[in-house]
Amino acid sequence: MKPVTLKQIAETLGISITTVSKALKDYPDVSKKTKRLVKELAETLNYKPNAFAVTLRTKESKTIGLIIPEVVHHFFSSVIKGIIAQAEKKGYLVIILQSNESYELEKKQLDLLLSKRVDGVLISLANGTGDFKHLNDLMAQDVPLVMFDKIAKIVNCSKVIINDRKAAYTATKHLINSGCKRIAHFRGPLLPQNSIDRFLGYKEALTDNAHTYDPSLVYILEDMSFDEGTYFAGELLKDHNDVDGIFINTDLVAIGAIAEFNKRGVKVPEDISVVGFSNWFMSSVINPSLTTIDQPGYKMGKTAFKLLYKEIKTRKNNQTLTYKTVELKTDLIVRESTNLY
Amino acid sequence: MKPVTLKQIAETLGISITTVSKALKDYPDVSKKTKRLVKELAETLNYKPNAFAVTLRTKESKTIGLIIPEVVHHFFSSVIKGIIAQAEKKGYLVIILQSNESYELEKKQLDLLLSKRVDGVLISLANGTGDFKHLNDLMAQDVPLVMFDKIAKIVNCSKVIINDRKAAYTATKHLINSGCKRIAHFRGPLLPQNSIDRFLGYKEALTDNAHTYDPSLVYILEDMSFDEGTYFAGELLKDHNDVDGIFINTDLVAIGAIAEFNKRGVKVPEDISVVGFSNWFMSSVINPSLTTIDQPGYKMGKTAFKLLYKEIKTRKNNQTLTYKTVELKTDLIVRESTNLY
DNA sequence: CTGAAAGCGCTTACAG
DNA sequence: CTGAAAGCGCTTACAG
Repeated sequence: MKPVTLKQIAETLGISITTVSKALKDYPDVSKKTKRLVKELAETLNYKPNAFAVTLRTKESKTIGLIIPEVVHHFFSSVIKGIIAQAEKKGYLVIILQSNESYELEKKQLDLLLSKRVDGVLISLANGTGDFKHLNDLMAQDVPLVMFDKIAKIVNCSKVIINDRKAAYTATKHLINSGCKRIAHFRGPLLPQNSIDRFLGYKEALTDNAHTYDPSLVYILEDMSFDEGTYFAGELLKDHNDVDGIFINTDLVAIGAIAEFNKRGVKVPEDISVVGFSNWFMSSVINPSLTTIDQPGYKMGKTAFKLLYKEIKTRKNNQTLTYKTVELKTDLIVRESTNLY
Repeated sequence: MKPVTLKQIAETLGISITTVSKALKDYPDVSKKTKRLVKELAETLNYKPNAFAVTLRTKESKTIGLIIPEVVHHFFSSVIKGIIAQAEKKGYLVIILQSNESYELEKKQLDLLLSKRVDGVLISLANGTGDFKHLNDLMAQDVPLVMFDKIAKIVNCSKVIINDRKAAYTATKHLINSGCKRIAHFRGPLLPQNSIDRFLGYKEALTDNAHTYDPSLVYILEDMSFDEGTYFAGELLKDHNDVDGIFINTDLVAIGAIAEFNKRGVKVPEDISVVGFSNWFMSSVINPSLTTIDQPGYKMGKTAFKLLYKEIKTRKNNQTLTYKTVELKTDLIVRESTNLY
């Protein structure tokens, strides 16, 4: 059974396609009777306008694209949920692509979205992304773009972020306040802005508080996995057995590190205090539970869509556009993996 | 800057739109020289075919819809990842909708996808779904449909499932083999097939192995959350302090229950053994780690898309279609929350 | 090897 | 109040 078209309704009723179209959209210049007839038949036949034909005419696809590094990830899946929820409210559909932290894939996917003529794009950058031509190209094509979480400062568009530097500062300061004397840091890869900022916050907290910054206490991780957490926890114990505190770039890694400490009989927080980042649900149920920075994923998703929506509307009305950067609040969640004196 | 069209390329080159279109698609009846010219210009102008115009002509949107109860969920996000990965391989894009376990939303979203003329739909049913007219309507419109995980037996379409009953049987049997004498069950809501099947597997394992089935040991949960896990663990201790084993419908709830047992000084597995279901990553890192049934989410996603893809192709070629049900293997993962004698 | 023409299913400015 | 016509950007059967 083929989908019903306006033409079929028009022929059945013996009126023109134009009138059917107008009746369905409640144009004021169609008689009540005709409207009723048309609507009834449309209902019976279960008529759904062909979105592609509509888009071709109106240039609005009512669809946005979302590119995200990884779907199976507490923080990102929360963001997705926020985006979908908000988009649906406004009648928008969301196409999701996963870049797997690869710059090449990210570029290809942006092209795909472009050819799908999405009304806008939401993106959180891959770790591998160090060049931003693909993003600037998109904007040159007049496609609204909003970046969130993993952003590029240099790209001129709207953004939703947290203050990674400040949050990392707070996390590290908390370790200092807990009495830690030698504080290590597991940082993320070199490219992403957020791993840079978290590192800077860590460093700043140390020097602001009469701690010496020791580069050998900073470990650079690649894929931020549980396994990297266990591995580098081992390395840390081998290299620096005087370390009594550690700030870790993301919860999953911190959970790996704690598992390794537990296994080796290194007590958390007595021997070493641990602070993570992101507040994955998991972090509240492990043993000891993890002190961390809460990062509002769901809210970030909602906010990102709202910004995008506003841009879409602004462009449609030919109003002048100003890019906005929204900074969301983070919270330090103190749990068992650190203890204040 | 507006997107480039075939017309612009044709005019610039002084040739017809037809020839441009054919050149771009490597039709054999276009001269090499023309092809080169066209392709070069298309490249320079960053030409992307307008997917909506293409779809309107070819009736293929190269997009599928996915309706899933909850995105922030280890198992479902793994499924999503599998679907997206496989779809991308075949040049398909995925629109994701979240039903939030609501029948009403699910119905509305199916309509949305229908009007978007997706080439097919992948769905895992909401807990609230007890009526299947919306699914049958979809199929009557000749839109390929594949259900996965949370399916309706009565709907005649392709499916990807696990054998919930058998897996639950295995889980319960494992408790029996571990020496448990009184085994409780936290089950899911009444409607979903998988919570029914897991319950039946539990029951069958008991009666097959000289255990009496006691309905008062079965607790019916609503939203399968961590909090429900802690709550019902408390209820269980209050109602039946002789219970020494429990099979829980899903890991998240089991983790809640274990947290509550830990808090009250009830030892797992010494006082009570716990088996979960799904093998969330979290289950391997909590204390004690959770014995559970591994459910292959990523693979389920891939398989579901493959089935859908095959159906799309089959219909396109007007071949006869046979629905298939693929059953994926599950594994019992034995960890610390149970111990064999 | 090239191109004119029809048509996919809509929307909307315009005429009557 | 109704409808003929143009056009969105493609694809493809057909003619030359």
